[in-house]
Amino acid sequence: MKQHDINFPLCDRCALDRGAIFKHLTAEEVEMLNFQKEFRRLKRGEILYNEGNRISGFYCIHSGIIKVYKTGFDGKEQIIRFAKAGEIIAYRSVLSNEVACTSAEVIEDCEACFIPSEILVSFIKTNPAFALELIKLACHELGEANSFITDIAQKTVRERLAEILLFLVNDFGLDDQNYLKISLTREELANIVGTATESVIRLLSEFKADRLVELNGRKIKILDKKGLEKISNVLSRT
Amino acid sequence: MKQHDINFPLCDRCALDRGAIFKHLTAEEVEMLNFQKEFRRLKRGEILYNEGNRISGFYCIHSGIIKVYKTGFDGKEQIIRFAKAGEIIAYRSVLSNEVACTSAEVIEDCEACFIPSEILVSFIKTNPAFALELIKLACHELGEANSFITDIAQKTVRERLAEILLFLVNDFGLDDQNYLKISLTREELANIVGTATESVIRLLSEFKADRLVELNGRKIKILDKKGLEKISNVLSRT
DNA sequence: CGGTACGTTGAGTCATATCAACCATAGTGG
DNA sequence: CCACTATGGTTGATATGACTCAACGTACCG
Repeated sequence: MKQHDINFPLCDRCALDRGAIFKHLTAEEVEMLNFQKEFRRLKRGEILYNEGNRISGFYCIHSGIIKVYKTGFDGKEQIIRFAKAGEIIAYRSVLSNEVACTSAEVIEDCEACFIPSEILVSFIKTNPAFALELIKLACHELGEANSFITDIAQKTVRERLAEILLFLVNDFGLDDQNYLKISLTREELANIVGTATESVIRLLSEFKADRLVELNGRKIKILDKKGLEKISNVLSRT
Repeated sequence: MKQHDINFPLCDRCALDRGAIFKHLTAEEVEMLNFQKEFRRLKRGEILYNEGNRISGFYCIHSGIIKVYKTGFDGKEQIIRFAKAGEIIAYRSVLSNEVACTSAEVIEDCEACFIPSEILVSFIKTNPAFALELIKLACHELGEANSFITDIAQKTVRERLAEILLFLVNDFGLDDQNYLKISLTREELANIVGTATESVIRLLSEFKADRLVELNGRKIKILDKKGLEKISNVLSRT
């Protein structure tokens, strides 16, 4: 319906550029995707869906960043993952046929395509290569979740913070001045690491004192990746 | 090759009895499974596979219990999940085409069938309903992992222990005297909860003092499920 | 009967959470 | 234009949950 909008992204370009899960779709299927999807622009702070929602489709991110999180008992959020260009969110609920177990919020202005669930399911049924790709995706994420569980259960907050910084470097990269490209509030950092905001602040200052990072408001400059790696592992047991 | 063994379980019975992921296979496919699988009996303590292994197939559990765990830096194990009759393990690595991110050890004598990866992949390619079922499985587990992450990150050890006890009740059930059917060492309990063995011991005694459980060596009798539920949630913040 | 694995308890320590106060910034509305 | 408010960041003081270390008990096993 929205496919005659101002320059909205075409799925075939997306699929080719990004090597995403859609890479195994036939030209015909991509065309179908193009036709049925709905393109959306979303601003920081907008909610894509909320925990408990029954979801009628999933999102493929074209640009921007989404945070996917769960809300714990006392309302504290736990960030589960981020999604950026080329990634899809909400597919879990769609495929497991359960209500959403997370919420998703835009943290960097975002362009995304909403794709109705039926398409996903129909592709799985007609295109085994695509199905396999989806399974791989889910299984890969499952592996990452397992690692995360082990880390949170066993590592100290200090170790985890260092690890998360490295993860963010890896996932979002650094600009030409070695600043982390993704910008998060201290609270958000705390909600990934699974700790209190104050603890993140204190540890970041320590990292700064140790010349591992430099801090300019929300921007974090990575000075010593090796040092952070050392902290994030066992080796840190000073 | 082993299909002429002493009464090894036939897949068609398994699939029907348990309503497991194989329920959508055709009779022909089940026959193929029967023919290609390898039946194994395993004793407590035996290892099915180790973290880092490249795996050539997965296991379908016919009886007994397996613990699936990751080993953290200092060698401490983190139990990720259990697998019991009707469940499959190691499918994650097979499907994501990555090395095993966990190890698996028998904790209750076990009968299991080893099924070569190619079969799994070929079924996915030829049987979309099966593929969908697998995706559902992975996505469901992913949802559980997300909850677990949030719990470990936000709840106290006390809350988590209560929660795990309830989880075990739910997953393995109670005998006629309200004893948990699964029997774990204190260390194993600690390795699920993500804490030290001593902490589990202390908290269990507290639970006992509070008349929530009764302890007879490794056997745990559940006296007050409601009470445990209360502790495991927010509400516990006395 | 010594050995090994598991369970228990106590004491001391430390990392991290909590609580509280304060500052900086930016947006809002009158 | 300025007071007002909200949001995020920072720091300090204090409390405490949970870990570590160590000793000891118990039970089963060869």
